[in-house]
Amino acid sequence: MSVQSVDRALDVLEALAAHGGEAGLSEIAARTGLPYGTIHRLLQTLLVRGYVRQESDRRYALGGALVRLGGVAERMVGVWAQPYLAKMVELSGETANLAVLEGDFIVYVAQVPSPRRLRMFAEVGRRVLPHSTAVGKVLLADRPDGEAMAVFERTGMPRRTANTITDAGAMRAELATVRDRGYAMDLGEEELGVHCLAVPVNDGARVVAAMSVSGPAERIEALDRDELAEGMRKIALDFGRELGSSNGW
Amino acid sequence: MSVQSVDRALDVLEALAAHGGEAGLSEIAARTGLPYGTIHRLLQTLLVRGYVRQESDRRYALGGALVRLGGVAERMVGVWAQPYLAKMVELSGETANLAVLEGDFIVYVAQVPSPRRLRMFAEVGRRVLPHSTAVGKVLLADRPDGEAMAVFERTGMPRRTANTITDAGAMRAELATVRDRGYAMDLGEEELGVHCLAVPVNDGARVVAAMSVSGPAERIEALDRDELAEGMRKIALDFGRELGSSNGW
DNA sequence: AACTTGTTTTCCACAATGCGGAAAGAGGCT
DNA sequence: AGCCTCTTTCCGCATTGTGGAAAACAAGTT
Repeated sequence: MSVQSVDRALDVLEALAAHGGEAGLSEIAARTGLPYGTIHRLLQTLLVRGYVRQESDRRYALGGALVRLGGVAERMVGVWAQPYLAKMVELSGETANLAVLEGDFIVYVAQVPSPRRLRMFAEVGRRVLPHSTAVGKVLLADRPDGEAMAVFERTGMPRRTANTITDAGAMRAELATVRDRGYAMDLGEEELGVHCLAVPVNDGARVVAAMSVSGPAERIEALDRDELAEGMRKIALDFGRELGSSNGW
Repeated sequence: MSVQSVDRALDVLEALAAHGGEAGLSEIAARTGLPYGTIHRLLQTLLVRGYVRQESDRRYALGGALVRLGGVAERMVGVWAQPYLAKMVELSGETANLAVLEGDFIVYVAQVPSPRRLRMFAEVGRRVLPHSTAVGKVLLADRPDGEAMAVFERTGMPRRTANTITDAGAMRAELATVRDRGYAMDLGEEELGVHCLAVPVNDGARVVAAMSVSGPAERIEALDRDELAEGMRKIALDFGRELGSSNGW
C-alpha cells in the first residue's frame, strides 16, 4: 500500500525535473493531472523543507536539499556497483571504475582494482576534466552536441599528453564515433601509457554514469576491443537496471 | 499548511542520509521518533518509486531516483557557478562555495572542493543562520540596515563558538565594515578553526548570491586578504554578469 | 485607468486516507 | 531448539488531506 500524498509529492518533483528543473504550477498540473489546490499544498510542504525553491516570478524549481540527498545517494551507488565492477575486472583483468559527471568535472565514485601487480592507483573521489578520459567522452556523448561542446568551451580542453584531443572539431568527431559504436576509448590522452575503455550506464531514463576499465597500454591493446566492450555493455546494462528499478516487487 | 505524510517521508529520507545513506527501520525510528508502522508504510511508498532501496539484509538505503533528481537540481544552480568557483579554488587553493539567502537562512547551492588533502566537507544543501557565516554577512550587508537587523531579530544570533558575534550592536558595526571594504570574513564564528572570506555576486540589479572560500584558519591567515578579495570580486563580477544576461532566478 | 487573460493562492465542508498500537513473522545468535 | 531483536502486517478510528470553486494577483491590451 502506498501513501497517496507522498506518491503525489514525488510526481510533482519528477514533473519539475522533466521540465528541466523549473516549471510553473499549471505546467505541473498539466503533466501530473492533479488538481491545482493539491499541487500547491504539496509544493508548500516541499518549499518549507528546501526541496523546491520559488523563483521571483513565482515559478518553482528543484531546491538545494535535493542536491544534498542526491550526493549521499551517489556515494551509495558506489557500494552497489562493486559486484558489477568486479565482473568487469574478471572480464578484462584490469582495474574497473565507476564515474559520474558533476558540473563540468568527471568524478570517480567507485573502483575495483585489478589483481595484477602493475595496476592503476585508486582514483575514487578524484576529479578530472572530461575531454581526456574515456568516461568523460561516454558521458558527454549522451548529451546534445551543443551542451557537450559548452562543457569543453568552459573547461578549455587543456593538453595533458601528446595524445590529448585539444581541438573542438576533433572532439565533435570523436563524440560522434562514441555515439555510433557505443563505447569510448582513451589512448593515453590523460596519462601516457594508460589506456581505458568506457561504456555508458543507462538507468532506463538516461545515462547517469559510466563504467571503465583501465590499465597499461600494452595489455589493453592486447584485448579484443569490440568483444570487451560487448561484455562490459552487458554488465553496465544489468547495473543500470538495478539502479532504475530499485522497486523489486 | 504542510502535508504531514510528505513531511514525514522527507524526515525518513533525511534520517537515512544522516546515517550515511543506509539504515535499518529501527534506526530511522530512533532518529525520527515516528512509530514503526508509519515509517514502514512510508518506506514502501519510496521503495516502489525507487527513492529508497532495500538491501538483502532488509536494511534500507537511498535509491537511484534521488541521484537523478539531485543531478537535475545541481545542474540548475551549480552548472553556471562551477567554472567560476573553480577559478576561486585555483586562486586560493581552498574550497569555494556559492550560497543564497532563502528566507532567513543561508543555503549553500554549489561547491568546488579544494585539491588539498585537508579540506572542507561538502556543504551543498546545508542551511545555516546568516550571523555566523561570511556569506550571510555579505548578503545581509547589501540589505537596508533595518531589514538585515530584522532577520537577526527573528533568528536570535545563537552562539556557535567563542568567536560568534551575538550582540546586535557589534553586528551592525560588522555589516558597516563589510559594506565598506566589499567583502566579509568569518574567523571561526561558525566552527572553530575554520575561516572564510566571502564576496557578493551582483547580477546587475542587486546582490543575489555570495561566493566564498573556506579552509583551515592557518592557511587562510597566510593569504593576503585584500589581494584575495580583489581577485574573488573580479570572478564574482563575471559570474554576476552571466546571471544577469540569462534569465534570473 | 479600466478591462481581459492566464496565472497562483486561499478557503472549507466532507469523507477518504493515513494513523499507530499491538500482534505476528523472520532472521540471527548462543 | 530456544531466545532475542528487528521487520512486517493488520484493522478500527478520527485525523488528515482532498479538490472544486472563488478570490487574489501579475502582466498584457485597448
